Amino acid sequence: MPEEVRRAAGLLERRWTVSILWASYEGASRFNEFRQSVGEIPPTTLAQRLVELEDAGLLERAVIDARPPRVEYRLTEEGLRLKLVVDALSAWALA
Amino acid sequence: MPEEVRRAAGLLERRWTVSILWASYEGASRFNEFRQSVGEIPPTTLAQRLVELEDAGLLERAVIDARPPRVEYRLTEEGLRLKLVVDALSAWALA
DNA sequence: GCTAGTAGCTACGAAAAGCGTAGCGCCTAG
DNA sequence: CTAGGCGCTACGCTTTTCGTAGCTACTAGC
Repeated sequence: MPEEVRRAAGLLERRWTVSILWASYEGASRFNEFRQSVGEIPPTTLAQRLVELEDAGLLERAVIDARPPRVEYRLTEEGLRLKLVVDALSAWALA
Repeated sequence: MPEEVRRAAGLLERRWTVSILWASYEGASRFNEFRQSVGEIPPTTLAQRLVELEDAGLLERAVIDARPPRVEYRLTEEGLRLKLVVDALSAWALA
């Protein structure tokens, strides 16, 4: 198994990651939107995952200087491309 | 997110699962084949995952009455269909 | 001003998951 | 009868995840 694939798998192999991606594909972009959309995820874990996904280049954290200021996590190209995987999983699960 | 998808994600969201599936797509079917093919996985974890994948209906455990007797974990239909997901992940990782 | 409320987290201790090493029971080949 | 492979399990430790609490910064309403 190629190293890159192992790294990619390592991302998914942590609890809630798939749900967080799903939420973002559904339009979630703010911390509390994720919380609500994902369900029972503890905020500690959500915070951790968001950092990981950002580090992996799937999400971008942006502090928006409005009032009140807010934080948005936006999908990158790469993050969007990963939707194919989530879709494949979803198709499998529903078949 | 539909309940079925959450359950499917729950399977992947455990360490080594993707690698184990990968190994089985490559032809691994015996305990020590998986160990070797996957790499540094501890036997405790491998044993656990194999039970989980069997419970989930992706693998079938068969004790083969030969001499010496051996144990094989064979992909089911469902397990094979999941290859599409692993392939999608792999394509993503390599792009 | 002065609460009350929302957003986006972090702190803390406990539970669960994963790990590393050792070794057992069963078998066969030499 | 010893040596070695197979398919695990036992044990104790580390890392991850969890649940609850609460903090800081800001604003809307009185």
